Amino acid sequence: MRYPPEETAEKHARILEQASILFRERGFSGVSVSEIMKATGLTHGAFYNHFESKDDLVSKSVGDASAKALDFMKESAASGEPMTEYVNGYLTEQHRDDRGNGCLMAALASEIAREPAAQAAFTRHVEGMLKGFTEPLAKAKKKNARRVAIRTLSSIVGAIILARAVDNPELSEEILREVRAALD
Amino acid sequence: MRYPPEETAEKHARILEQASILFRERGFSGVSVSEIMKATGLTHGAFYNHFESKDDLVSKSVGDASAKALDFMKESAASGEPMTEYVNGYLTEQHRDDRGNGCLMAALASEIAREPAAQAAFTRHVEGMLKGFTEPLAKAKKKNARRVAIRTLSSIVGAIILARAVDNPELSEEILREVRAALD
DNA sequence: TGTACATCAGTGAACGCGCGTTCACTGATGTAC
DNA sequence: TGTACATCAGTGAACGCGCGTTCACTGATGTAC
Repeated sequence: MRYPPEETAEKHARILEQASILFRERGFSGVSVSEIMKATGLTHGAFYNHFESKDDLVSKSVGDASAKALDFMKESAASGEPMTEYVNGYLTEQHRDDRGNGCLMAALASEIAREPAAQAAFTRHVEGMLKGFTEPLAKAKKKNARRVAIRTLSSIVGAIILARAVDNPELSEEILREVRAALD
Repeated sequence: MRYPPEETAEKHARILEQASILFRERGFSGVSVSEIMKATGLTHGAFYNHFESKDDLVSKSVGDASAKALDFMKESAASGEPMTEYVNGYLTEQHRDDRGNGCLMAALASEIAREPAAQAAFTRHVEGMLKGFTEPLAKAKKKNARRVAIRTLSSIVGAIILARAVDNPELSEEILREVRAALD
C-alpha cells in the first residue's frame, strides 16, 4: 500500500543506517538483505523499492558511513588539538569492541579491496580522513604534515584491526596502548 | 581407490597451500571447498578425507601460512639489517598486488576477528611477528624495542590494507611510499 | 467537498543457484596366510 | 611367491539450506474532475 513520502524517506534512511552497522559488524557477505530489512522493521521484498541490488546498497552504505564519520571528525577538529584527541578516542577498547558503530576503514577495507562497487566512495573517504588530519598540522606549521597524516592513519587502522583479530586480551590492549603512545 | 601414503600426504599439503593462497586472495567466505579442490586437482568429495570441515581447513591453513611467513622473516633476519629491509620489501606495489602470496595479517585479519576457529593460530602469528621485529632491536640495544615493533607492525599492515582498498593509484603508491620512509 | 481512479511501498510465496556436506560406489595398494 | 581380502582416498550424484531476486497481490495515499 502507499505511504506518505516522509515515511518512505525515513525508511530509506533506516535501511542505509542498519546496513552500514551490520556490514561493519559482519562484512558485506556476512549480512543478508533479509537481515537488514528485518533490522529496519520491514520484509525483504520491500528492499527493491529502495535499492537496485545488494551491490547498490553496499556502495551507498559506504558513502553514508563515510559522510557520518567525516562529520564526526570535523566536529572533533573544531575543538582544539584535533589529531591527538581523535586518535586517543580511536585507539580504545570501546571502539575495538563496537565494530558496528566504529571506523569504516578498520571494519571493511579488506573486503572493499575486492568490491569494486564500493571503492570509489571508500577512496573519497580515505582522502577525506587524510585531509582532516593534514589540515590542522599544516596550520600549526608542522613539517611534512601530509606524511605524518598518512603514517598516523595507517598506524591506527592497522592497530585496531590487529587488536580485534587477536584473542589474547593483554596483547590486544598492549597494541592499542603502544600505538596510542606514539602520538603523545 | 587406495593411494600410496606419500601421495596422500602430498595432496594434503597441496590442499593447504592452495587454500591459504585462495583465502588470502578472496577471503574465507569468498572461496568454496569445490574451488580449493579443483585448484588442487581433485574433486570436492575427497575433501572430507583430509579435513573435518571447512572451518577446520580455515584454522589449519592459517597455521600453515603463518609458519611459512615466520620462516621467511627469520631468513630475512639472518641477513643483517632485518626490520628495515623486511619493511621495505613489505611496502611494495608487488606485495600489494599479490594478496595470495602476501601477508596473512593484511589479507585476513578483519575476517579472522569474526572467525573464532582461526584466532588462536592468528594470535600466535602476531606474537611471532612481533618477536621477530623486537629481538634484533633489543640486541642492537635500542630503547623500547617492543613498542617500536608494535608500531611498525601496525603501520605496515594498515598501510598495505589501505593501499589495496583505494582505487586511486597515486594515493595507493603515496601511502606505501610515505610509510616506507618512516623506517629509513 | 465528494467520488473514482491511479499510484506505489509494502507483503510473502516462489524462483534458480551455489554452498557445505554426505554417501554409495570404485579400484589400486597393503596385509595375512 | 601367490592368492584372497581389507583398506581407504578417490569420484560424482544427491541432500537441505540460505541466498539474492522476482512477482502477484494489497490497500492507504494522492490526484482529477
